[in-house]
Amino acid sequence: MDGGTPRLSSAKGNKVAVPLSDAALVQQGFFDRDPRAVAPELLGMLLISDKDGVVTGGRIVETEAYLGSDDPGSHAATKGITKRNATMYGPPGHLYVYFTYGNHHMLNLVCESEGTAGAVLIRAIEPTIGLETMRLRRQGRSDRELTNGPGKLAAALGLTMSDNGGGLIDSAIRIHALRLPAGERVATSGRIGLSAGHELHLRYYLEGHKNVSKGRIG
DNA sequence: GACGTGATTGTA
DNA sequence: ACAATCACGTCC
Repeated sequence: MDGGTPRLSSAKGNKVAVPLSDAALVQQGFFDRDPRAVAPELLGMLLISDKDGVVTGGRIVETEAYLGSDDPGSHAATKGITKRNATMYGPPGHLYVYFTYGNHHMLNLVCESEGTAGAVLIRAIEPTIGLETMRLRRQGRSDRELTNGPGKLAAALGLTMSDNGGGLIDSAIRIHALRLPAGERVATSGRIGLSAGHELHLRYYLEGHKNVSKGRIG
């Protein structure tokens, strides 16, 4: 493949705070399996958004796995393919972005092979890259509250429905395979905000991390 | 702690 | 037709 060097030289108005060139890009095959395996492994990895050369991002600190028909909390729970959830049944490694509560976009990464539903919801990142841009997109919020929730994160990264269905090559999102530093631990819990399926412990987060969301389990 | 937002989907 | 939903911001 064409290597792990992201297009950062074109970034306008953003200082890249973290050296990225050594971190390999995560490939599509990484996502071609159970989201319960993918979700915890994404923790600590670097998520980069490049919207027309404006680069933002940071390390992933909180994720949730969503399954197919066996998961009452998933958009793919009872039905088959609908207009909204079609991306969840598509090829792995693509972005599933949806709009909810009339206000917020959510970023998921599709898992499992094409034809099988599954995804990982990115719930929080540690905002480090393109801070100036993220502050503008999240005006009036403290740095700590820039990306500590799924709707907040999507807003800070500039994601909209036009990003739904994009692949890891042609979309705005790239993921770099960073290792979890010694001392950081993965914890699990029930997922947040669900009326069903909360008994499944499919939320994964870095224990004690400052940028983990404050939502309630249920 | 409760409410408005308001697209999509499931239920009536 | 109507209520619920993988939140967030604001007001009480």
